[in-house]
Amino acid sequence: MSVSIKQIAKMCGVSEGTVDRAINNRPGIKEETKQKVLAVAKKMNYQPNHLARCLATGCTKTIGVVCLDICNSFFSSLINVIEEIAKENGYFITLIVSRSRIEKEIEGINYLAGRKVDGLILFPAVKGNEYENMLKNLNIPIVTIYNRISSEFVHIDVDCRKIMEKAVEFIADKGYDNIAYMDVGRIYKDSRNNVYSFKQRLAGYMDGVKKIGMNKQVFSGFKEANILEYINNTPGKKAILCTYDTYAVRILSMSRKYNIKVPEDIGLMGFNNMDVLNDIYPRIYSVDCNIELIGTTAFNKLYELMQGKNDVEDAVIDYRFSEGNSL
Amino acid sequence: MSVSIKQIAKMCGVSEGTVDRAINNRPGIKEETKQKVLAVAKKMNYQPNHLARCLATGCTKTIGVVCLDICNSFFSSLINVIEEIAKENGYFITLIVSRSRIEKEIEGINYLAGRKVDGLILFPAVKGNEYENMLKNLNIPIVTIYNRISSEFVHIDVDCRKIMEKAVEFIADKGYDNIAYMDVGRIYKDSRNNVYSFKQRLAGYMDGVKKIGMNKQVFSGFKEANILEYINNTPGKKAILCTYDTYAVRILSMSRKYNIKVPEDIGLMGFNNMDVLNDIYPRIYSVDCNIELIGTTAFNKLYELMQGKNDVEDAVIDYRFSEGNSL
DNA sequence: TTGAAAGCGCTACCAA
DNA sequence: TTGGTAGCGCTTTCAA
Repeated sequence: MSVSIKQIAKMCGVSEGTVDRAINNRPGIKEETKQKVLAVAKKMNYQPNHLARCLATGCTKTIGVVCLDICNSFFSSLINVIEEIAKENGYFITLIVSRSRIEKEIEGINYLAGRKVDGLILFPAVKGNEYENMLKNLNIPIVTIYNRISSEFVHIDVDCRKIMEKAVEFIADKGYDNIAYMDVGRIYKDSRNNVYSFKQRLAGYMDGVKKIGMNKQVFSGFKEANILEYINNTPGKKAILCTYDTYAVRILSMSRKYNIKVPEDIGLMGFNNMDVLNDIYPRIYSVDCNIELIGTTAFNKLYELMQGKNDVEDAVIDYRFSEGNSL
Repeated sequence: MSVSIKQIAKMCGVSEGTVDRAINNRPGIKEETKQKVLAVAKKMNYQPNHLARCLATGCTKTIGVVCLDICNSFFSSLINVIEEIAKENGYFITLIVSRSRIEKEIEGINYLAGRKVDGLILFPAVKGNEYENMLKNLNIPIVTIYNRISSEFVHIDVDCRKIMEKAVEFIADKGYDNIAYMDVGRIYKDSRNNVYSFKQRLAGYMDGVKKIGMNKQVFSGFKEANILEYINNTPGKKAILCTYDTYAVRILSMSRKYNIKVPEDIGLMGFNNMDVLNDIYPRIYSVDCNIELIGTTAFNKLYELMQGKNDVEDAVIDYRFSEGNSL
């Protein structure tokens, strides 16, 4: 199919080494020879075979990213950031989407390891000893984002627990007497599922209501009936803090259907500050997790690991509450 | 770092060929030998090096996908579909996100070609002879989605032009006297930008208004002042057909700010039927492009090309208007 | 049933 | 400044 260095060498009447010198502009070649080789290479439309190069050099200059879900704009934005900074540093990204499925994640990691990526950025959906051992046996630098695996792996994220605690206080400060929490449903069932991030957020909510001495109320997933009941039968000013924005958007949408006013009848706050919130009225309060910084930090930490540093530490990224008019 | 076939061979006191036979369970090996080799391989945590394998076999079993933007849920859903069906057929995906930037797309394509992907699914942001020649020189099967390049490349998509024409009729049938169109801005400037899809949609709108003898009015991008002016100064029932959903969502959001009622004061219709529309009230009418079918068809067509078929034809995917209450 | 060796395309080193 | 060659890890073919 495509021409190789060997063929170019033959056509030019020089050795493979010389062609290599010309093409990768390495030193030790006469300008004249170089130009001749380059001309032939161009004419023959020579395209280097990276597989062979990587095999020879032992480094691929690509990092693998295993993501939970790219339909979630929080993750997809993060991937954009990672891709950008990786590119600036001469690295390509190979993206695997696990869709939170255990087998897909493991299969994906093995795929990337087999392709000899130089490093791995993981959004883990899995946990457990077996999994950890597998990762360690890979002998590839790894950084995790979002869900933490264990202290054995460098982890980058905001402090979800602290944030949710603060969020409760933030809402209470606006005069709310009652703050419910909307958590995800089902996902906790399989003990191999890594639900670190959600658990932290829930724990933060618990910390918050305890701290200010408020009653706690937790919904598992979005169910209209439960929410209506809460809104109708809870005295005082009430709000729902959601474990992620999509729930808040849904509640807002539902409120229109039932002619419930936001924030008058129910206050809302989400988490992640998804792009779409900018396009929805009223603007839902949320938590801006500084995606830019999470992404660049993750890459930089991974870069350190790839350089052989071994005292790389976790990073906790700053957040801010994004303003809205849903509280 | 990791063990190779050669090392396993040495440890077992057999040849590399034998280890290969055991590991890839090829015929012509005694069960006993096989088990012995397998045991050692397992103990040593042997992981095959795919780069080497691909180099030797000349096929990577991975297809490259170059996407415009993964923050757009239309694209990210499509990628999920493609990934799924590829997986079912034993192929992996390597995803490159061009973010609609010409250089990034070209660089990404070259990267994938260098990694010897077996096929390419492109969402082109580029057009032109130079680009086409580059693609042809790659000698890799290519299928395009969304923006078409030319008849030289198998193309899969809905018929945007026809759809928009029908959309105009659809809206008019609901009693609207005036239908404006919101197109994208700027993007048309650089002549290398591939804006096939948007152009088709706009042309479809033009076809539609002409067909039913209605005045045309086109907005280039979202500008509050223009929209307000249109809403306030246009007699009769009026609507805005948007080239994609996000504009419709923004107009809806803006309408709340100015206390404009949807659909009473202004009707809205989008394109693509993004997931988030399900979470927004009122439900915005849109066009469901059957992402599932676009994705699987694209892969299947590519698969045919990879099998060496050369009379593979374009596919036009069916659509449907998704119901809402914004008209 | 097994071993030996060539070859995939490139890099890197040593010798000329 | 150049050529020659070993080697990266695997597959594949031929001979034993």
